[in-house]
Amino acid sequence: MAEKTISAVPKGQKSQFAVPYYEISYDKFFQFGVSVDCVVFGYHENRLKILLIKRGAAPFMGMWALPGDLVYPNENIDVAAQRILRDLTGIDNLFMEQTKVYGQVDRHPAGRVITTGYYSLIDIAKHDPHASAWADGVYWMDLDEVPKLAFDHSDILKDALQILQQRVRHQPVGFELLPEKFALADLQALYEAILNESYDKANFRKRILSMNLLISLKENQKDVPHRPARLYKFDKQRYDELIAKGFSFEL
Amino acid sequence: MAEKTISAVPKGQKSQFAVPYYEISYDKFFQFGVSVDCVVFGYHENRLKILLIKRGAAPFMGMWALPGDLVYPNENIDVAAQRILRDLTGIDNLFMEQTKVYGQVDRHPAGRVITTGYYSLIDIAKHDPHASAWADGVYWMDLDEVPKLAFDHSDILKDALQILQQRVRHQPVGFELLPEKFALADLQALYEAILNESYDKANFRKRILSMNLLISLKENQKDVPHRPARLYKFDKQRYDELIAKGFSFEL
DNA sequence: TAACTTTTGGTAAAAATGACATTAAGTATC
DNA sequence: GATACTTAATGTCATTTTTACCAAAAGTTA
Repeated sequence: MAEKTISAVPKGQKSQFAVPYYEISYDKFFQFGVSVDCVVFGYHENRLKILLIKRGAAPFMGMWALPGDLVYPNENIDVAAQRILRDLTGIDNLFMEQTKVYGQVDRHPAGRVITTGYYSLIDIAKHDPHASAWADGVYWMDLDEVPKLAFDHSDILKDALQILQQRVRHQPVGFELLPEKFALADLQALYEAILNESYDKANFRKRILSMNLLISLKENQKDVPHRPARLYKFDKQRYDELIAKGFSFEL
Repeated sequence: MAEKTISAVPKGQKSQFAVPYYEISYDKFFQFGVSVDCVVFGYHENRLKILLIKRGAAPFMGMWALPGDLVYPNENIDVAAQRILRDLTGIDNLFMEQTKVYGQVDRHPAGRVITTGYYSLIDIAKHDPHASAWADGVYWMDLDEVPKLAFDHSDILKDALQILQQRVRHQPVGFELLPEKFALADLQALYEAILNESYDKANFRKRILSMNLLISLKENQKDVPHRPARLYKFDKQRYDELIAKGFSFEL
């Protein structure tokens, strides 16, 4: 396989990369808008929730939508995602991960806007979106009550949920949705809510504990009308150690 | 949680979405370039390969890079990915899947370019990139001989490989890399190349066959200096049926 | 025909899973 | 303070799945 030419596009067509970069025609190709849409999952009382805003301006005025915004020309997109979530919840450095890119030509009526979905998990009790600058017009909605959303946000949500369900099986991301101290039954209820399946209590307990990822606290549940359960917290340090040794989390 | 306002950005900052869309300031936000970079995996003689081009123009002239191109303003990005791969291999409708978006401000010296990685799997014997318009300057390179690539392409490749390794465990994508008819040992060698692990031959065989996803042909290997193995082909239809019933492929 | 190589089918021990029973430890009621 | 009640926590056992390994079978080569 000998080298012949270095054209990066079919013959006869002009390449954007094959010309010196200062000759690139900005006007033709550099007219995209880029945005980020956040799928923020929360969990409260055995129910999986999602953070939505209600649109007050065209397009899609009055419809529910995912919180999102255009990315600034000098802003990294990961940073933009963090910014949006910070404005929404008042909290920095939240766990966020890309889901997919949505690049249909006609997905935004205002022009060509490429958007990237990000999903995030937060403990509702800990982070009240009302306390932030975005407070107004922001709601936690039960996942199975979500109506058709603006733009292609219904697709973005659907994909994000699927990715969450996959991740939660293979990475201990679920712990982000719980308070720092939790009972095993809480953890189980969380998994059941996300995956909607149900597990045998004793077996679930054994499986989780056998991974040695939880630290048993010397503290019990309070204010329950029955025997209180032991509280645990997630051992992040230990998890990182195990990962380094080739361990892989599974369900 | 009562509705109060509908502002989508922090107070005092102007929202892009909260104003009528015809007022959006195109000049400020709509100046991104969008591109697609393809990570095309191939497989030949027990080695995992990747399709690279050699850049012949600035920036990064002379360096190896992933095949990619800017997306046209009126082109869906999935379509752009297919276009690039078609120009490269002469083949339409190849299996392609997004990996991640790369949105660092300074990732492209020519301006703000957001790129999306796509990965793809092809049977090298079947699709010779030399037969296409891109023929020149396109090479299959052994995965462990890949040098540092132009732009952030080394990162894109690294991420794509990781995603491939994950997918191959949970979806029968690996078959895309093999000829239509193959022996079980070939399949095993492919998995071992992708995941770099090794499996017990007899057990691998049992596991794969127990899924009932392979059709045993009445045909054997040819031109091998020992007992020829039975050839199989992948039963796509059966796979779709099983998936519909909730089956999930695993390793 | 014999030696050789790889395929193919099989077996048995070990480990993981799943269903279910039992005991323990707290709260609530009288 | 005794008893009932509820859920936590532990334990057992049959079943299935995984893993390691052996041996026969079927072709090729000499």
